Formats: sequence, structure tokens, C-alpha cells
Amino acid sequence: MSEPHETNLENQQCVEDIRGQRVQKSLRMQEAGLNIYGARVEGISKIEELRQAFLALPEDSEEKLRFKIAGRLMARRLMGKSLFANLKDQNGMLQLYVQKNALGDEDYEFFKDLDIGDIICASGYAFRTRSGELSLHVESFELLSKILRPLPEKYHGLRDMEQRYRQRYLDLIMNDAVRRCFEMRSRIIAEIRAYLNNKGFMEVETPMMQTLAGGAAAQPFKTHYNALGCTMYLRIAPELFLKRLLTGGFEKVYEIGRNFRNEGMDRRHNPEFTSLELYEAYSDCRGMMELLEDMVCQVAEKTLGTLELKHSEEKCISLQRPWRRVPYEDLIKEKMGADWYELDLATQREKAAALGLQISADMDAVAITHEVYDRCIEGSLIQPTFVTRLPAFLVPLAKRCVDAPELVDVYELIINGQEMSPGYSELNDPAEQRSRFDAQNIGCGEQEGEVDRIDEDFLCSLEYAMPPAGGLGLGIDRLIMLLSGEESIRDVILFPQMRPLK
RNA sequence: GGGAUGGUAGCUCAGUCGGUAGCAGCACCGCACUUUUAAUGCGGGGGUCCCGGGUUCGAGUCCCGGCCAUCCCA
Repeated sequence: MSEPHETNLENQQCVEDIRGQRVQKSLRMQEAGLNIYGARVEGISKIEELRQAFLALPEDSEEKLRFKIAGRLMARRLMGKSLFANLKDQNGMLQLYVQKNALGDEDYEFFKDLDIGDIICASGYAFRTRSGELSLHVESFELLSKILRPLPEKYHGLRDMEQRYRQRYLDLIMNDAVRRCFEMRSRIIAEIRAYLNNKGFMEVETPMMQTLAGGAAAQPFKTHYNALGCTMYLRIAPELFLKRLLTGGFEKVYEIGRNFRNEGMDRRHNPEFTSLELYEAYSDCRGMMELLEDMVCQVAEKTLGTLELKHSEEKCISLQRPWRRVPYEDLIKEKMGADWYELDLATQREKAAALGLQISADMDAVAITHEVYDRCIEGSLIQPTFVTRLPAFLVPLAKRCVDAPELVDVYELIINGQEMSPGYSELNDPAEQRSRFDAQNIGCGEQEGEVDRIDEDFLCSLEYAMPPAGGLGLGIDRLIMLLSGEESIRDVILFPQMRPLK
């Protein structure tokens, strides 16, 4: 008597929410002695392999190709005594066809009871349905992992940007394009490593936790090291350590890794980001330009198969070599007139303000000029452009130009209006390095405090003689954005930084 | 930091002039169905309308504050 009542109660409770229902179902299965979180599975083929093998078979072949495949159940179409289902593995989707009289009553009922999102493996033979779809005629299957929550909608997928970033696993399950983008990211980085290793570069790792964060101008993250009782910083750049390795006698080194900058986030900035930095002894800024051009082109060819990046109908970026090389000064003159550098400060201020720039009273000619570059020029450089001969105050770690001591022998590569890669003829004169650090500290103002202390050991290393060298940095996230056409850095970082939820 | 837009069922979205939230689609539960594919047909269940105040007889809707996100700007 009490049995139907209980069942009703249970049903009522279940229906309320899908998760509760699934938990109950899982418990029932476990009580029945089923392992709903299975173990290692032998003999699995990729769906792609099955497809290739089937296509290689002659049309009229009677041979039954048997496979075991594993993946996530993505859809189910119940047809009474048979059913169709879609099974998805990393690179493909395959339809399963399950017949009651092929599996037997009990197993067929069990299959019907699976939920969309369950991870299973299925064995059977490949065939084509009437409508021509390659399918697996299932002869046996096994539940490998039970899903407790409902997946997002099968047709529209997961659209909500916030949820896509916060629960990237759902994004990856539902949106194939997202998974492909991150597969491409991985391939791009692998190709960069292959390229550099092939050129005789050695991959190294330098500290991410540093007692002072040098090598760039940026606010660091601060942390505390209990054992030493001291403050540590997460690195903002690996530069000063990599150069110590040049002094140590490694001639070609690179590091691909994370840097951390305690600054805002937006479409182009994540607080932690990945960069490549490399150093080559006895080279210089020009050597770096050639290396970078060659490397980026080769990586693009190998991963995309083209040098033409079509971001939209209007915007195509061509990586075809050679890339434009243009001195900073020429760009300024292009924009502001050939006489810009002869104008007096007041006139410069006027002309800059006329472009809508905010020019404060304490800005000198160099600062105003740079404001023009930053706001009005950089963003307009869409095709790959090496901007060379930058003002020295911007770059304290590079050699001065021999013919113009107020400029440094560096490039800044701009693509799609974004800074992509800086490259230097590395400064190896310890005395000048010290005075350039000093000048930078004064320029930065006092609020930076201990963060701007000078790295004395780095200067010490220079006193043991660092070979003349070229060095470059490459923003990996931005390169991925460029090659994939993604507009937001959050779409090329698997787990972008999000404000924590209360 | 400033501006704009948004947050409603597990997901994708409606919601008019302030009047009980939508027979919404998918998903879920039940029934039928052995070649479907956004399967189909019939029936059913599911809501802290982001949070907190305020106005009002009455707020998903109007006002104020906050949280989170997206886009634009500095």
C-alpha cells in the first residue's frame, strides 16, 4: 500500500529540479551495484579514425568495421524500440544507433535511461543510415561518468559571456569553435618552440617570484614568503634574469611564460598574460626584426596555412614579408607635418590639443610628441609595422642609436593597432644602465616606492661583461588574437580573470 | 575612473500602459513510435524576475543604492 505513495512522493521531489532527480537516479544505480564513475577503458578509437577507416572501405564492401568509441552523449532521439544518439569526442561527433533487439531488453532500457551529457563508451560496427549518415550500430556500451546537472541548450548553446568565462568547461563542451581556438593556441605555441629550438635557442625558466619586480614599468602583485619573512613580487617581466644568462654564457635563450601586472583589465589586458622573451648574443635590433618576421610567418603558415588574415570584410592583415620599417620620427612628421620638430612648445601644444589630446602644463615636447604617437598613430597601424628609433626615455634597457643619443636602437612592432612585440639592441654598459635606471626612477615619481629599487645584482652582472645582444618580447595572447581573429583577450585565455562573486 | 546596455525556469529568450509571470522553444518527467538528426505527436512539472531600499492599494516593470557582466571612452 505504501509503495505507490512513496513513489509519488519521490517523483514529486524529483521533478522539482533536474539535479535532484539525477542524484536520486545515481543513488539508485549505485544501489543496484552499478559503477557510475568508471575506470580506464582499453581499445578506444577516435571518432575521426572510425570515419577515415569507413571512408577507405569500398562502397560495396560487406565487411563490418568494429570500433569502441568514448565521449559525451550530446543528443538522443527515442524512436520506441530503437533510438539515435550523438556521441562527441574531442575532435568529432558520431551518431549512435541503438536497437532493442541488438542490445537486449535490459541494456536497451538502461541506454534509454542515460542522460544527455553522460560520458559513455560504445562498441559496435559502422554503417550508413538511410539518410546517409555514418553511424555506429551499438552492440554494447558502458556508462563511464554520470552527469548530474543539465547541459545548456543543444541548439543555441551557451551564450552568456559571463558564464562562458566563469564555467569555461561548459563553454568548451557546447561551443566547438571555442575548443578549436584553444587547440590552435596550443599549436601556435608549440610551433614557436619548434622554430626556436630548431634555430639553436635554449628554453629556460627564470623566477616568477622576485624580491623586486624589474624589467618593465608596471605595478607588480605583492605576496609574502613566510619562510623568509619577506615581501615578494610576481614578476612583471623576465628580462633581467634572461640577460644574466647571456652574461653566464648561454648565447641563445628564450622563455615562454606568465607575467603579472597589477593593473586594470579590459578587452586587451588580463592581469596575467603569456609572453615570449628571447635573447641572442652578438645580434641586435635588426637581427631581432628579421628573426621575428621569419618566425611569425612560419608559425602562421604552419598553423593557418596562410599569411593573409581576414578579420572582416574591411579588415585584412597581410603578414607577407618584408614588414614596413619606419622611424618614430617619420610617423610623427607624417601625422603632424614635416616641421613638427622645429615648432616651439606652445605651437606643438596647440596642434596636439586640436587633435583632441589632453595636454597638461607640465608636458615637454618629447611627452607631447609621444602623446600624439600613443593616441593618434599607434592605433592606426593595421598592417605589420616596425616602429624604430624610439625616444630613449621610453626604453631604459636598450642601447642608444650611435647617430642620435636621444633615441634608442629598438623597434616596436605594431599589428592591428596593437603593440605586439618590442625588440632591442640590448644595453650592456653597466655605468650607463645605472644612470638610465636612475633617470627612470625620477621620471616615475615617488609613489612607486620600493618597487622601483634598482636591481643591483643585475648591474653587477653587467660588470662581468654581457655580450652585445639583441632581445625581443612577444605578447603571446595578442599573437593568438591576431591569428585567430578574436577581439577580446578573454577569448584566447582559458580562464580569464573575473571579479569574484560574493 | 566615466558613459551606454544588460541580468526573468538548467539553457536560449518574450513580458505592452504598473494589475495573478510565458499553453514560449530546448532540456526534464509520463505515454506512443525500429533509420532519426533542432526527430515527431499527446500529456505533465519547474520561478529568490541579480541583491537591498523607496514610491504605490498593487512593482519583473517606476525611483535610489549596490553587485556582476558586455561594449564604448579616458
